[in-house]
Amino acid sequence: MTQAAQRLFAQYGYAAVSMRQIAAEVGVQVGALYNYTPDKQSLLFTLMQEHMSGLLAAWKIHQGPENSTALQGLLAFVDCHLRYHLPRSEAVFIAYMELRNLTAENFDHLEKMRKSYEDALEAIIKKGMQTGEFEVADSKIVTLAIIGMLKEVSTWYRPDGRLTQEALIERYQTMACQLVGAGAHS
Amino acid sequence: MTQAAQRLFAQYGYAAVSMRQIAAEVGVQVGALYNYTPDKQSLLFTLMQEHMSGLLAAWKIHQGPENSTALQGLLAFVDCHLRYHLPRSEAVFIAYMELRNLTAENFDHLEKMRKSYEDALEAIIKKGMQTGEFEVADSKIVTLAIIGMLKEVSTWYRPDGRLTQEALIERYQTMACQLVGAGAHS
DNA sequence: CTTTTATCTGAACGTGTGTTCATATAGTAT
DNA sequence: ATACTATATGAACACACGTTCAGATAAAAG
Repeated sequence: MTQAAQRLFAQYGYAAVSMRQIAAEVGVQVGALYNYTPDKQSLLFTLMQEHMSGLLAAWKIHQGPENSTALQGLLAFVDCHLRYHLPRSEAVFIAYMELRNLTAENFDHLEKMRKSYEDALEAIIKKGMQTGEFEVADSKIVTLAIIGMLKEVSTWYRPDGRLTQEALIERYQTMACQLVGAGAHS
Repeated sequence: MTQAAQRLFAQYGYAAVSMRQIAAEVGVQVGALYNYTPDKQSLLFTLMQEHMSGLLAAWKIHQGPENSTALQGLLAFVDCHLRYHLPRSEAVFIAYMELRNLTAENFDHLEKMRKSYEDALEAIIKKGMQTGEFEVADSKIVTLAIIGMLKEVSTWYRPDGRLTQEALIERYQTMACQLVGAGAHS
């Protein structure tokens, strides 16, 4: 059911998808859904919450040791972000589009997770500024610019596109380095 | 009415807003709305179409003479984009979020406009590659990265924030230059 | 085979949807 | 004052919504 909901929410939007549509996608009558979810809102929140948890977990694994350089951290962040997002276009779409359809508490919960992800990148930038690896005027702005640049990828990337995932990651790593004023990384 | 619809669509999303809500915002009964729009869909399309027309028109004015340098073009593009988008947060929000709620024809129409805006930036990048002003591996990717970086601004910018609009534009111009491998512009 | 447990159906609840339209009201021109 | 035009109302239309629940059905346990 979760998968059916994800597919439909991603395609038509939470508000435009009915419980009956989800039931039809699963191949069941609408009443049966309520054996698995208390309501429609929980369906959305679970999807978004699990997506964000997975992202934070992926970063925890990829971020490497405490004592690595800021440049290594930045490269790892770009790599981790793209590897996690690219194969999850539906969840990504929902994560960006459906925030306003969450109840207030659910929204707050996810907003905190999003913030902590953003903070992870900003911490890397600040570290690079201190060590002199990076030359950055405003850590906040550069953080947001990199996040924006990375988010955009999910709106056009297709697995069968011109570039392989590896080539794409390498190009975005290069651009991230340029934004922080670090030399090319290879 | 258009303003009321814009406000509500931006806040709650097209699918979640009813014609009765719009009527209430205007201070009128729902039937009266149909003296001004044939249906709800047209209301959305008009908003999005006018926003995009305005953006393309703004660029036509700001883009300057044909014989200016690629660097000047890039700086003008960033400047124009931010000046147009920052004071229009509601329309921007709708433009990014409600594409899937358009009918097929309406979607195609707007998609073409969006593409032509993207092409305007890519043309600048390519020109800079030819003249040697820019050092770019992949014009397409850099174009999308800059667009993504600029789009992100609209998700967090507040007029009463830490940075003035002018300071913000200057920072984004700098970052755009870094992404194309051009020296700082000032 | 019988009982218990889990799952699904089909119908219903009250409410809300976009849209239409006959009727009423207000403004303008003759 | 009269005719005409434009706009607003309020009720109605047929349909879709999220959710509930008594009863049917299937699966597992005794």
